[in-house]
Amino acid sequence: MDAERDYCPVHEAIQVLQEKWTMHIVRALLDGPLGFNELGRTVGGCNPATLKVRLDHLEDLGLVRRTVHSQMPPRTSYELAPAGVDLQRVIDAIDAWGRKHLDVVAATDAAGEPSVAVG
Amino acid sequence: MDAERDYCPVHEAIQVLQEKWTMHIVRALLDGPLGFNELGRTVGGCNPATLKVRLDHLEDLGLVRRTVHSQMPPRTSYELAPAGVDLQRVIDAIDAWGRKHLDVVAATDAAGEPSVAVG
DNA sequence: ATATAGTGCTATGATTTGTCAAGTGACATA
DNA sequence: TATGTCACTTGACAAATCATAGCACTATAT
Repeated sequence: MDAERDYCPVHEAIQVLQEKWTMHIVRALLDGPLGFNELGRTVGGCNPATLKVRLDHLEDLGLVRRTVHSQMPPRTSYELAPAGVDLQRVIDAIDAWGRKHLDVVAATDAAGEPSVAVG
Repeated sequence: MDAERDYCPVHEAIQVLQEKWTMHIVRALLDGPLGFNELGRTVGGCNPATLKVRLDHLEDLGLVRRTVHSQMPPRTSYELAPAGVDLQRVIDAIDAWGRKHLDVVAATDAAGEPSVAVG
């Protein structure tokens, strides 16, 4: 209960973004709206229960918008709200960093050594 | 298992950064080297077991450097390696996003309309 | 008509991950 | 002498996430 004492938006932002799959979800949705299963497949490896929890949270935060097109057969689409779209900058920064420091292939491009050390 | 299939540095980067406390740790270390407990206090809320696991991982990845100054009494310092320092861009992006979308005080202050309610 | 595959989820129990409290041994401070 | 600090470690526990199966239903293929 020390959130009130010194509230820090950066800290909050990190709290949101560090939740497992959240950034993957955002990254997937940056390319356009997706259905639930479709999103699950794009993200890859996230089970539906967790995916739903994350999406609900992101919707609560106003980063994602959920639209039900038909109840039965079920058809829903998830898309980024403006606040979510603004995360493009963050993803871009991570993208740049990842390419520079984690892409061993590119780093060894001259030598052509296809190995990866990241677990 | 399918990491080999289509390796993506951005995906890897997200995997690293989404681990709980990792971004908080990086953010803390961006202000300069810290001792173990000191770092724990700065981060706030991270227990020593998890903190050590994270630091070991970050050290393995080459983002953090650990220096032992004396064994007994124990004195160690953790600081960012160049690859870790480069995360400043990412933290900055998150910072900007957080201030814009999560700072309810500022949002309410200016427009009188709280855009986001963070739990 | 029937079989198959797709939709958006939810329920289950197992596994992984993170947390809490306590303790280590030497020293510096009160 | 008593307490606190350093950097951790340990072991029991709780919480998060996992794979999997299933629901009610339709659309397409046979």
